[in-house]
Amino acid sequence: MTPRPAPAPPPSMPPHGPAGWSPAYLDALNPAQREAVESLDGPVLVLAGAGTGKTRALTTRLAHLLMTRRVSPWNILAVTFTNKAAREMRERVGALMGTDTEGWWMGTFHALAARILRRHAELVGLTSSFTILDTDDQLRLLKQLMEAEGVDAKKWPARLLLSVIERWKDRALPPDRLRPEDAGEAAGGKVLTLYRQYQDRLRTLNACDFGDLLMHNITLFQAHADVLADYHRRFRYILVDEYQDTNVAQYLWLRLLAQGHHNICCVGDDDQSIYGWRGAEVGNILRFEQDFPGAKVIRLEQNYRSTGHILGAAAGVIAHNQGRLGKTLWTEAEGGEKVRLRGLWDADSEARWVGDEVEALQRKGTSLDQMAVLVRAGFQTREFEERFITLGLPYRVVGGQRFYERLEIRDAMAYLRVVAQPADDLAFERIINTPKRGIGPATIQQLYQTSRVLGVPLLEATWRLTETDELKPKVRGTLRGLVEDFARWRAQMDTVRHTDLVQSILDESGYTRMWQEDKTPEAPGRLENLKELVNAMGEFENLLGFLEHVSLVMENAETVDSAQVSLMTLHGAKGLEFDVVFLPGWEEGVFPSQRTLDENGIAGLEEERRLAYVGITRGRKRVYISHAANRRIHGTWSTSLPSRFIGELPDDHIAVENDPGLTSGHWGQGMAGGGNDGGYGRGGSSWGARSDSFSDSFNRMGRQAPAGNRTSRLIEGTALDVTPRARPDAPFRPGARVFHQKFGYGVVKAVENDKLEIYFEHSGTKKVMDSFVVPADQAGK
DNA sequence: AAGCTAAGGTTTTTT
DNA sequence: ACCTTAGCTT
Repeated sequence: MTPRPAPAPPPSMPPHGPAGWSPAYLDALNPAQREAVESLDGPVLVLAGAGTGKTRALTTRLAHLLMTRRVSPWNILAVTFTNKAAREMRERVGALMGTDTEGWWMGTFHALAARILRRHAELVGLTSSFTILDTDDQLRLLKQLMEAEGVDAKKWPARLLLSVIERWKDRALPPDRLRPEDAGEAAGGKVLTLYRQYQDRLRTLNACDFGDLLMHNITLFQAHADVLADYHRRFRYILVDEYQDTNVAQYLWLRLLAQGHHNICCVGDDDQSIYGWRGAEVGNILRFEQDFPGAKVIRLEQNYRSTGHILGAAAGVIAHNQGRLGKTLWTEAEGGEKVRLRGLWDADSEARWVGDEVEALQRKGTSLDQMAVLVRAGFQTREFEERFITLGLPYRVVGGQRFYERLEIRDAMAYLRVVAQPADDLAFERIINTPKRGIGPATIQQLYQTSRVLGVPLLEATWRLTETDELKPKVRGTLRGLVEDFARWRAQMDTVRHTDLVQSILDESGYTRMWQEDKTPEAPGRLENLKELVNAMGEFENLLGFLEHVSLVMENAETVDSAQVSLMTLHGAKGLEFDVVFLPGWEEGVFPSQRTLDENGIAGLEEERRLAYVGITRGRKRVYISHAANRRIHGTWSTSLPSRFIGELPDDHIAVENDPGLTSGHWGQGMAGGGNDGGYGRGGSSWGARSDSFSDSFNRMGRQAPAGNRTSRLIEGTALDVTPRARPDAPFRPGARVFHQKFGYGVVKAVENDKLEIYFEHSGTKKVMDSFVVPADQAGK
């Protein structure tokens, strides 16, 4: 381990005033943070544990660079992973400096790589107006190629093959850097061929996927020393956030750029590397000192977030990982509440317990938005949602679908893409029959055929075909109309304001009408989103700039509601903090995830453990960990043992409180060699203290799934199933406030015989049978 | 071409 | 249990 360095002396030339005086922004830092801010020259790795003021150090360092070295903002490259992090850095640096940060080289890897690539697109066979594809486009393209190659999509799902290709891109390996034996067995040995064709196709489409943005940058820098030299001159200082999450391509990109001045400062925490499955390499941060000779390593270890017990619990778990750089977090806030650990009968009672604790804490004055439930996988939020609805607790599910991933946004974007770049076949194919125009697969095949024969893009092929009589008159007329529409819209690009243009495209294409006539409950929301899209566009100079923004940056509109409990995945919680954190579902198979264990063995297990570490360290004051003995997974009941991570929690920092009659048992059949052997499960239960396995103990309680279900109902006295009631005596009227067992409270919007259209507070507008709801004042009966 | 029913496959996802 | 997709029917 690198010894902890002594605090750096103050800079020999303070920015302002006499020697000895240091600016207020430096005085506010602890010694390690200050060193991270002031070690400006050469490679620096800042190992920033959870809650140690990482962002503060990073932004202050950036400000300090500008204050002391008089480098201009244009000489600094500041890289983050998320738009959120980039925005935060912008805001904080802007506030420190009191200037606008417009145009500075601050952003995500992908946004910065795209910005660079647009300036030199020709050098990698693209033009500067290249399109950035979304996952949907990628899959559609790959499926087409698979079909042409005769690859069975059932045996080799396109998703899987795409991820093989993406992992290659993550390592900056274009097809010509791979050899047949690298491809393995997938798709009958044809993956490499598919990859090559995929890349060829992207080039003719003048398109990039996310991985290409980095990979093209790298090939560009490697093949054009003059271009790279230009960026060397430009970027005299490089700052990188979340370095533990970089993949090989991102590492190579940084290394190429840092060759100029070697002033690269990476901030990260090896214990929080949780994106290995996406190609992130913990090795990057572990190897930093070898990769960047003469690197200085600075550890931020004073935690300002959590209590001693929370840190102790987290440290106990993460200590079981091998190959860490090692940090010892400490806090001045010793003590506090112990981490509460609870075993429950099933997932329903787990959700009830969490709900009860949330209500209790709320009564004691903790705001709901200071509470979060963090789960391993998205589907686990459901039980909690249902419970919170029943309790009437406001909650929000964080994460989920991004704005530009929504169906209607992708459709609208496809129209815009075709207008902006008529060679974008994927976009054109997407909307050629949306709204329905009577263009089916057969016609589309014919268009592609023509496109191949003539060697022109799909849109042009369509135009050519409508000039012949090879199409049925009806289809021919429809397509001619569409081609003319696109020609007109494109012509208007220079004359009509882009916001007006979008509006006419959506209206004239019939796309708006399609949703207006749609009767499903989602339709109004989709129209809202389209409005939002047009609105957002007003912020941009032109169509092109806007397209880039949507595919790279745009996020969901913030809902500025009253306080809500947050429900999210552990991955989604990284970088966030809450007073109270609930960590349910700590069961073998669920967390750690069986699939990760199967696929990635010990490395997978260690990543899961880091996820546990991330989860625990999100909590400021209280952390609750729980596991359920029975859970329905994919519809079938299954039984699980407590997670091995539970056995790794140090006794001193946890308080065990299992359900009456339920012991967590002692599953330790030589597993994990945890530090608290026998510690967990000695919760005083009369059974199962020592040699009993967890399953033994509840076997004796009578385990059959239906019985379990019954038992929990008997215990709680409530049925959660949604059951129809007798038809109400009086019909519901619009405006009536009602309660639905699954959707919660809502207001009747329209009545159609026995069907009601109801706006639910949490689930939006839905149509339900009146027998499923009761007047709100009768809820709970 | 479009709508319906049956079958299959299910993590995590900052870009 | 749920949602997506493929194949079949109209």
